[in-house]
Amino acid sequence: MRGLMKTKAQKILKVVSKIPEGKVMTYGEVAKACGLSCPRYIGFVLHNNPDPAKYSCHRVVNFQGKVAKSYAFGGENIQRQKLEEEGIVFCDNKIDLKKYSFHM
DNA sequence: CTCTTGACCATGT
DNA sequence: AACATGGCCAAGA
Repeated sequence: MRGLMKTKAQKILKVVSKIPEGKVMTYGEVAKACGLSCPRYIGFVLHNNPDPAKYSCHRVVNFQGKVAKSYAFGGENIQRQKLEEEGIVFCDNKIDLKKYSFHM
């Protein structure tokens, strides 16, 4: 039964990889986009991310507009730097979700 | 503002 | 093999 239905983890990764540059998505948005109801799972999947360079896990922020506390692929400072290079401006260690929020 | 609940899977015991 | 618990969180009470 698993053959026709990709795992939820794959779905999450797919959604995350579709976030355009200069935009971010919150964990809750990603979860709902995948039909999930467990935002915690997003973090779990991204932490088990097979290829962070492929999936834009750094474009996923928490609902406060801040980057994750524990960015496992180099440190949260790296995540922030990547976002800034995509044109996202940080203000007081936060980003303007109104400006950068992306939803499907 | 704090505490609890929610729902999913990988990992550890 | 089975059970318990944690994890880049969010929303509700």
